[in-house]
Amino acid sequence: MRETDPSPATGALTDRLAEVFDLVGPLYRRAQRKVEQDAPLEGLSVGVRAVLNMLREHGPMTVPQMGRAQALSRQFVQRMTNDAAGLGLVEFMPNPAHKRSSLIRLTDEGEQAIGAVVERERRVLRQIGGDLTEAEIDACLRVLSRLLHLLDDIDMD
Amino acid sequence: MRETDPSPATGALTDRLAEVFDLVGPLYRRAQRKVEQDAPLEGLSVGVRAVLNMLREHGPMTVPQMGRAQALSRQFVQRMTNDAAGLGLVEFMPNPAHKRSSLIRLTDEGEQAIGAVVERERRVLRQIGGDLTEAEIDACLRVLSRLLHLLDDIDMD
DNA sequence: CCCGCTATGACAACCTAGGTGTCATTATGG
DNA sequence: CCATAATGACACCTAGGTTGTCATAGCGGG
Repeated sequence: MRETDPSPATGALTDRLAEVFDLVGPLYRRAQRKVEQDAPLEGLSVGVRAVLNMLREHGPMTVPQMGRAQALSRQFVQRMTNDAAGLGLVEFMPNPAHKRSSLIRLTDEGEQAIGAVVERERRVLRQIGGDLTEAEIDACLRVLSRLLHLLDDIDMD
Repeated sequence: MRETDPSPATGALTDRLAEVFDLVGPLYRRAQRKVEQDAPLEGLSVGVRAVLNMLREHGPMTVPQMGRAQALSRQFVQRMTNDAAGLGLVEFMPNPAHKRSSLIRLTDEGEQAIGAVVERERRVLRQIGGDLTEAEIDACLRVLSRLLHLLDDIDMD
């Protein structure tokens, strides 16, 4: 029944992984609320913030690329991008690779806006950073991206 | 400018923590979608699933307790609880501590329903458990609950 | 013992994140 | 050169989740 079970401890591991998911929910909600608390000062919705943040750390991207990167629908990202453009935070630049799908780039205002938001968030994060080791955070990142890719693959059943 | 900086490496750590949050978003969304895919078979909404899951691993609780535990509003949890009661998955039992606020307990059907859901999810999780060590998952849990508590405290500004 | 405070439950209104479905357009590659 | 796939735009919808309000009932202090 468990022919793919690589180790006897797998059951326990599975339990811990479930715990991880139990934490992700509340964490996501509180983080979102925190972002909402902060970002409105700049007039940014959570979605717009996400777009700006992606552009900030990845450089110019197309809308479909961003959707795939964040597991969001193309249309949703499009809307957020348009909102951001309406606010003058991003601009469209011609894409050498695809003539139809332009690259989205942060404007100077956008850079400044997302920079301010991220800086405020970093200031909050800094309060706890001290207690955690880099190794722990590293492990955490590995586990989370593992889970993420897993959920990517099992789209079909 | 950084007078509260405990260590020179804090900046790097903060960056990694930010990465954690960047993963939490997509992860939460995909997990939710996966749950939606599975749970509808049992007729459970995400909220009801959350309530059942809490009762499953924590035992009987009151509605306000559950709200606090999951960082959800009292009223929302109440609705989900009532839904669950309507489905016969939970029942109300008198609370010795508070006459007004009854304890919510899983019924046999509820136990079975959430058990089935959790089992299906475990089966999915088991696919990746092998690659991750217990120490990594442990570290991940520590980091996440750390972050969670941080966000708890900074409710006020 | 009573009175005010607070916690609870119920209900309603609302918000917004995010998805889906569709259509027109335009590349782009075979 | 044409078929197919990818993009953008728009409309509509779902549902997760909050907030606000009200009535009620415990409870704790005077």
